[in-house]
Amino acid sequence: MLEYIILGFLMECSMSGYDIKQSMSHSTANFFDASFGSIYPALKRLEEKGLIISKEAVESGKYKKYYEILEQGKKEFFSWLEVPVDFSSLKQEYLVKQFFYIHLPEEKVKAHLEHFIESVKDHLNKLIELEKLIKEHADVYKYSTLRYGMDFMSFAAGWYENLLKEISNKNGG
Amino acid sequence: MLEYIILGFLMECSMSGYDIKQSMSHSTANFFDASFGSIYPALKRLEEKGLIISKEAVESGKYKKYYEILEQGKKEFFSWLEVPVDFSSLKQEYLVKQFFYIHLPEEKVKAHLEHFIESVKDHLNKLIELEKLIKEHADVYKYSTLRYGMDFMSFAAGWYENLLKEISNKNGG
DNA sequence: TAGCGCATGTAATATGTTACATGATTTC
DNA sequence: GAAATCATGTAACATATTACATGCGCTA
Repeated sequence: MLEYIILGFLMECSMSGYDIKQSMSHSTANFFDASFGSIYPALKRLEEKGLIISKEAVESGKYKKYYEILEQGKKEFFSWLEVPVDFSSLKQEYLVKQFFYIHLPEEKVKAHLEHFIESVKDHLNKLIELEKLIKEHADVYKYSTLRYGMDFMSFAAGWYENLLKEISNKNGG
Repeated sequence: MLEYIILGFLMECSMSGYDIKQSMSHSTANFFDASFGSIYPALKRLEEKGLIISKEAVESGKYKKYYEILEQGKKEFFSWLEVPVDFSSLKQEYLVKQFFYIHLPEEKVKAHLEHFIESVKDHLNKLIELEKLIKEHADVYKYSTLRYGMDFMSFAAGWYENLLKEISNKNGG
């Protein structure tokens, strides 16, 4: 996922590895963060694949290596962004894509969000099924983690339904 | 974290690697899951460290390898469980520990939850600070991921405050 | 007898972090 | 001139997944 996030950042402007790390700290750190030890090798790989290109520069005495996204890189980025995501509490890829939705036409964003909401509801239904099975033999705390899961799914479904409404109202009626 | 979860499962009864995987699917899969490819090597490591011991058996023709937790394993488990966790949206260790809180005295659980709620509120405050910085130059979608973060933190704080109340009322007044 | 579910395990691969190494400039 | 910040990069390590290999018993 890191490589796509880097491509996403470079979609907006050319940046150095250091800049990307800074940007992450001020924007995606809440749901996705990476260390220099993964960012620099990722940039190297992306350049080897011909998705980005580097330009070395010296700015106020400091050596900096700026990366620019190439056409092939943009293509790669879109083919990733375009695919709707399912809910997953482990990898929060849905938030990562949401972060870059400005690059997707509004109709596609709406379709993505609708798909995602359905996926959250599916997840909720699975937890409801699970509850029936374990309700009796789970202790208070084990049961509480399940309740948390269900309450969180309800929260998320509601939150994204609201986001969908906001987007629709913005241009619609 | 996987090794502690395995110890946690073995705290309740002796199990095989296959059983552990099954149990996870029916309980922790919502916030933590592992594959056979990580469970079996983890069991091997735990036995090498002297934290668990295996017993081979043949049940209805099927070869099974049961693992039992040793005193040293219980010690390790408690020294992990005992440490209060901070909020992290990436690794949901808080839910993993919550799952095993039955092994902790109620007073410690309450202290843990209070610590956790504070940590969630700290996180929320950081996001509020961040909002001031980026509010103007972030697009709708980028801004929405931040709002999601804030709304989620509020939800989580409320949810855990409620859990704390429930626990207090159960035995208290 | 073919296929599926049970059951264990390894090897290749992916992905990331932490610590280290280097060296410049800015700030106190 | 010491310390912090800027800036890049590598090596060792941690942790996990996926795919594969093996073999038993049950069922159609």
